[in-house]
Amino acid sequence: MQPAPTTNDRYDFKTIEQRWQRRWEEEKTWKVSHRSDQPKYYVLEMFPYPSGRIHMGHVRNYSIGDVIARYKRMQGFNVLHPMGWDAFGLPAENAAMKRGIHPAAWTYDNIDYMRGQLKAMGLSYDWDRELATCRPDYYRWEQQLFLKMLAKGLIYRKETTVNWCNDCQTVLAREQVIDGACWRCDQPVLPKTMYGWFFKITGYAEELLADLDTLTGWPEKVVTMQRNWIGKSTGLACDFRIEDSDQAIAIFTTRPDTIFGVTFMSLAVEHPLIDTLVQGKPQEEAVRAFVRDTVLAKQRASLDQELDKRGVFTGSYCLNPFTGERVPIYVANFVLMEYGTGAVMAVPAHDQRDFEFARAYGLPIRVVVQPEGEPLDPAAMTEASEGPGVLVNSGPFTGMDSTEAKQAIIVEAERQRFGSAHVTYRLRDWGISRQRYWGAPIPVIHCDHCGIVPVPEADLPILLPGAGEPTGSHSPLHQQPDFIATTCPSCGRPARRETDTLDTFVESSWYFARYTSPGLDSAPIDRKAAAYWLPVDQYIGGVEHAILHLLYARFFTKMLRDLGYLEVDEPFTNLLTQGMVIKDGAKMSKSKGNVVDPNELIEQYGADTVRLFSLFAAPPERDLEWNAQGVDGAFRFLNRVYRMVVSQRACFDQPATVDLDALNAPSRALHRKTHQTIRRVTESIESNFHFNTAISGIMELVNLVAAPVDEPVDDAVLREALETILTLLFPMAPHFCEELWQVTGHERALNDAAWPVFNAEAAKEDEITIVVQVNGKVRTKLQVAADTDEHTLRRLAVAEEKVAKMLAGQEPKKIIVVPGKLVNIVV
RNA sequence: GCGAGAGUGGUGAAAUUGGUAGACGCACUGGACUUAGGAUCCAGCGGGCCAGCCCCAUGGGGGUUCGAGUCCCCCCUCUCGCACCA
Repeated sequence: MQPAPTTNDRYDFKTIEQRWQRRWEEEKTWKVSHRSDQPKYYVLEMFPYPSGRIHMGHVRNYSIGDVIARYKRMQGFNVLHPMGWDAFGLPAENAAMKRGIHPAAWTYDNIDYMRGQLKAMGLSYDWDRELATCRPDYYRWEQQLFLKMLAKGLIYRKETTVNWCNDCQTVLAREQVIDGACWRCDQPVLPKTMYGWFFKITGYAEELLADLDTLTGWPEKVVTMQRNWIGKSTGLACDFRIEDSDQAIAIFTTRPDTIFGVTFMSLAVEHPLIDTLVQGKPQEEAVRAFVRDTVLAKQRASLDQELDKRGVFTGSYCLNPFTGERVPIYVANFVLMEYGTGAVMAVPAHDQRDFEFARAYGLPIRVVVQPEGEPLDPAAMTEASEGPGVLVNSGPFTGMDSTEAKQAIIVEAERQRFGSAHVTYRLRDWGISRQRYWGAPIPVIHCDHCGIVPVPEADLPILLPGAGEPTGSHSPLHQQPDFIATTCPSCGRPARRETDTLDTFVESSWYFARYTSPGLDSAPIDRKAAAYWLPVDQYIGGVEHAILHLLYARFFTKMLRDLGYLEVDEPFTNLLTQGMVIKDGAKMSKSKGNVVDPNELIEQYGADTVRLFSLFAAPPERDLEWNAQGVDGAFRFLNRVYRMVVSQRACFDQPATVDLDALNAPSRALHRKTHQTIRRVTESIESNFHFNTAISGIMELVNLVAAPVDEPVDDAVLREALETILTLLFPMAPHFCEELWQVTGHERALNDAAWPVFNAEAAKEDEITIVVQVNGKVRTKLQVAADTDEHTLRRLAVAEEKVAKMLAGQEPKKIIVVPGKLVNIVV
């Protein structure tokens, strides 16, 4: 038994939290199996990168997930709630270089520390399913999946131009090039042509796009972002034959209706035909110089900066397939090689970029789509006319509506066999090669005789060399001769291992499936377990992963389905993108110096207070402004409940059977409020996880219990109210509630209790307030029985003194009665 | 430029989806109990004439309605994402 606290006492969170955490750990309270008759529920928070210590963003993310997990358990679900570590990546290598330790040592130390922090928060994970992507028992299965995908043609190797830092000897991601220089050593970044491995995500572009419509449990924002990222365009692919040559320039356009308005052709500086086109022409030197300068300028320019439209004539012409007209070919700095074909048919009258270019170089502007209203005069135009209209100067299509003409012109191009309907995506294949050490080695071998040979599955895993010993080398693999040297599995001759490692996004693309089969050592995924658990019912994480991670995970799910591992089309049924944690108006970050350390908070207030505050301060999808005094408030609330329960625990000697007929007024009011609170809290969680309003509902009930009363409240009613408070609050403040549950004499743990069900009859008000409005403005209020009929309400309202005064003897024009709510009298 | 979202007290936010605007909390003010209060309890707390359920008030302006924070139109501001995508 606890000593009765004096008013100065704070509840002893430290002892309480440690006691329950120890018990949960010993009893493996949240261990689950897919062999269950209960309905399943899979709740998952995006796993963390083991950077060193958890931050407030983690605290918020995992608090939200934990409340959902605990709530769903109490609702009778078999809940899968796992945790792991997204453990490969560059920070480990940087830290290793700086401190002279191995990336593996740094990573595992961080994992151990952070695991302790998560346990101190009392999060209800099935720790037996913990995984770390840098461990061979994870990445060996990723290597196996790689081989299966390679065999199925889902992975290929090609040569591309990458950003290369010579000092760091590695490829840089686009985000790591700052003003044309390496983010780490500030040396200029060079374009380098090299081979790399790619996932054929474009092969799934259409399905990835179409299935977005099924993701009704995702924020619209994220769906839209993915849709834009995939960027589907439909139009005409068409060839413009080069004059005096048997070659042609392939173009793609979404505006075939403007093809009669083409007055020049623009090529990207990287276009492969440029060499042929300028060879021996007087313009050759000028074009080559322009290409050189533009390539450099593009690199130097920051990514969000639009360059002035510039270009140069190649001296060559191509022919418009519809008119046979000669079209001068230019090389232009604004044409992207990565999109479409790298060649653009230029229609300056109806495309703003072409318009600017034409004006700069004195090229003709020909109107072929006349919008409604004033006829367009090319000489007077100040910008391109990009809207719809009626075709003019367009041969047989003249007079046609531009929308219809799009289709008609495609049909004609197909008939004459120089073009066809075509779909283009903005999405590009996913480059997964990294020239770094701390990642999963790509399991292939290069043989001079056999070419690229997959590593036989029996030889997996291809271990990361040196990761086992603390002093092992962590140079990039291409600098490790012992790793490279091998023999060809096919012909047995000396061969070289692939030295690229996989992009870390590959690991996070399937971890949610691996959680269903922890420790399985015969396959990456147990099909039965995956079929039971997947899809993830509720996924929770930051919106910063809206595109990359969430798109890759969707892509992987579809590949794994096609390989026979999974039975689902989509990995995450519902997605909650939680807002950032803000302090002093900015995201918490070391560089801004506004970080709040969760450890210190837990030390000072306990985990339950920290959880409660982060759930109470804002709804989960919104940014949360950190407020130290708000934390105090949450702590104060828990202390208040603690004192309340302990001081009134005598009521727990009574059974909680409420005899409605015997209740006095305050008892009836509390009984009613109790059931109203159950309803409100349940609905708040159920509809949109708005824990902030759920908690305020509980606070109201607590306030009512504490409110002074004329007559003593019935013990059974009091007990019901206190038990309800503890049960509803349990998912948010689990140690606290579990402790008080035990203190008040319960034998079974609150963790095993069922979520309370509200009694509609008990929640019903028997007397309600009716608002009386005159012309829509509140003038007075009526206290009436809840079941007062409309006629009576009308009579009572008109009889009110105040209303009578405003009526001044006139008949009301109209009286609107909303039963249970208000009466509005229109004068 | 395109797309998405958001503007409510001093402050974080509520508002059963068209029905009492500001629940709940923080801050603040006054009081009680105290050697003390940064503990606890009680009371107050959008603005105004503070006289009252009187008037004004949900970024601004119109509209629909008996009634609008909520629905429609126009405008302003902020945040996020994409961005020369042919």
